[in-house]
Amino acid sequence: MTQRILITSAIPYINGIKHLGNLVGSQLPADLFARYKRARGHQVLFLCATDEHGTPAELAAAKAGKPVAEYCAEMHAVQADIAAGFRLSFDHFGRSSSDQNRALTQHFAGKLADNGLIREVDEQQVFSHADGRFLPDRYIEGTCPNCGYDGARGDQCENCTKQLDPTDLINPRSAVSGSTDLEIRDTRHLYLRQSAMRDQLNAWIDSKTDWPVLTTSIAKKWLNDGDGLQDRGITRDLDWGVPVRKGAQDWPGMDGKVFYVWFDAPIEYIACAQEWQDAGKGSDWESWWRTDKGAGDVTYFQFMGKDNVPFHTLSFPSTILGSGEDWKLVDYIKSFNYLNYDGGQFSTSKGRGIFMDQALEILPADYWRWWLLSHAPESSDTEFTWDAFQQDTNKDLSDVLGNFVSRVTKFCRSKFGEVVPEGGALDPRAQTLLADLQTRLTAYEGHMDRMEVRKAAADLRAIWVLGNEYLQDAQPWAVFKTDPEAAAAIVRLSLNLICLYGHLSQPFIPDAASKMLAAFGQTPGGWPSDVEAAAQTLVPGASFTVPDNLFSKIADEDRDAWKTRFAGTRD
RNA sequence: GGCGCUAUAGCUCAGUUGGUUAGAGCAGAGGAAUCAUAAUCCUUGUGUCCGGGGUUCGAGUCCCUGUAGCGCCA
Repeated sequence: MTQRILITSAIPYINGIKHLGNLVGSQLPADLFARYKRARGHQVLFLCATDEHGTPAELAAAKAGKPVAEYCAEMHAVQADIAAGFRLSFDHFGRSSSDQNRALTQHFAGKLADNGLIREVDEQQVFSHADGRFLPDRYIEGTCPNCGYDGARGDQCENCTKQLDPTDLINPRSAVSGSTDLEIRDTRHLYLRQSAMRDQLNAWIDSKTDWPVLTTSIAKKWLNDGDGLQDRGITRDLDWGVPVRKGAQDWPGMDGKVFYVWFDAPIEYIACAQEWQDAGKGSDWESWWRTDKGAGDVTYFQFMGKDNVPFHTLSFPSTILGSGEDWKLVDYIKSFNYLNYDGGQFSTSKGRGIFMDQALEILPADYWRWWLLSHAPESSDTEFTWDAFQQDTNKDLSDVLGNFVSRVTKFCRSKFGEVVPEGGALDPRAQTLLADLQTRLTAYEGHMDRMEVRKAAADLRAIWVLGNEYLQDAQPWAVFKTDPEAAAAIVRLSLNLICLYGHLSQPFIPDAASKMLAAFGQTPGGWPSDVEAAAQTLVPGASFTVPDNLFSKIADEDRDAWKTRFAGTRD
């Protein structure tokens, strides 16, 4: 039965290129799932976008000497290119700065206000005359009153880890300009009354008994710890963002303010569907998002790193539930732990680790996709090391899969030509193989359906191994000397396996899968649920092309060079 | 300081609602084969399941406690 499946990946922030830890925690597994579900014949809408608003974007733009809108447009194009390079199959890659998101964010704010879930709060913020703007806490620096450290930030001293208020700092200065010409000003902000949503959220989370512990435990913690879920400010004194409006109307007292990035970013998940339609890629976007307009049969999956769980289990649902409208809530949240890099953390700010553009410079996407997914940090943090990466990809991709394709096609060429050989019949050994494949395939499908990424990868690898075992056992090279017809049947089955593998491997390694299938004039798309039928699809006598080796091995010299190159920080 | 997660073979990890001799991949050792990217296949594990208590006929699996790593919050 065809399902309608909505998939979103956590949206990456605009100010730079993401590292492999970000990739494996959201976009990559989301893509794996989307590809699998499409191949199974389901109707999938897979959305992602760049998260573009907020102070870090403004500062990054200023550093680059560009207007922020221009900077974001450029960086969006860069991230879109890299995503394409990794073969991330978004149906649309949107932008949180889109017109659609602006209107929708304002709409939600209006509804929340109508329902009494917004309150106005007068507070004090630091204003910098030299910068001409209010400064977020962490952009104010000064001397820590506690330990005397000179580089303490307004939110915390990173030397003694004490939590601070900007007003605690001695000799405070702007981290942007260094100016000490600061002033504390009164300013009014909007708060979302999440505390009023607590019971509703609790009941909703409690109903999600199939969610991973990582997801629910984080949510319950925020809901019930201490005084329970706190109200959160949803506006800021900035220029770059969605202007504060109550639906289509002005919001008195909120002139010159914008919504805070965490409020408008998740709404982009919805707006992105609108962008998808407006870009001419589809129609009836509301049928994916409005349960009163056809989305009742949609199942919605979100993928994200564990740091994003609070926003997706509490903040965004508060917005949706609080609106009182029939928007789709998420059905399943798949969250991931962190990928560490060679004994420490990947770090965007410190430039530590491997970034997405660099990864593609040194190796094709399939290598990264395979290794990252087969080591996805599902149950705990995982460590990337160059030795493991080299060893695992060489073994799995080159030796097990690549060499299988190579040995079969080249043996066939030398004995029968580049033609699917005719004659002969399947022997009992082949029947055993097909039964084993069917068993493994069922396991593979089960793990993919449940988004058990590592286990699915292990199943797929085991399916590849079965081909080598069969060949080793059947020995067509020996059989050929006495019974060429029997050898032909063995080879024909093996060639069919290559196509079977192509279809099954496509979610993990789309490029190699395409090459495997292209050698036989096929394209990815189907799903060979019935192994026995799939093993006989090639027409005897049809010609094929021996493909180039699918994967070349990573040499020790390359590994060592990369180890050195990526040891320090990014230039 | 509070809470949570993790701790299983040299390495990376599985171990479902407690139930027979604790498993897989890699690495290591031995062997087979030679179609293939010196690629494959087979055989091979004397593991205080982090320590210490406890519940039970029976615990890697539940409870208490201690230690270590990580994270969130304060």
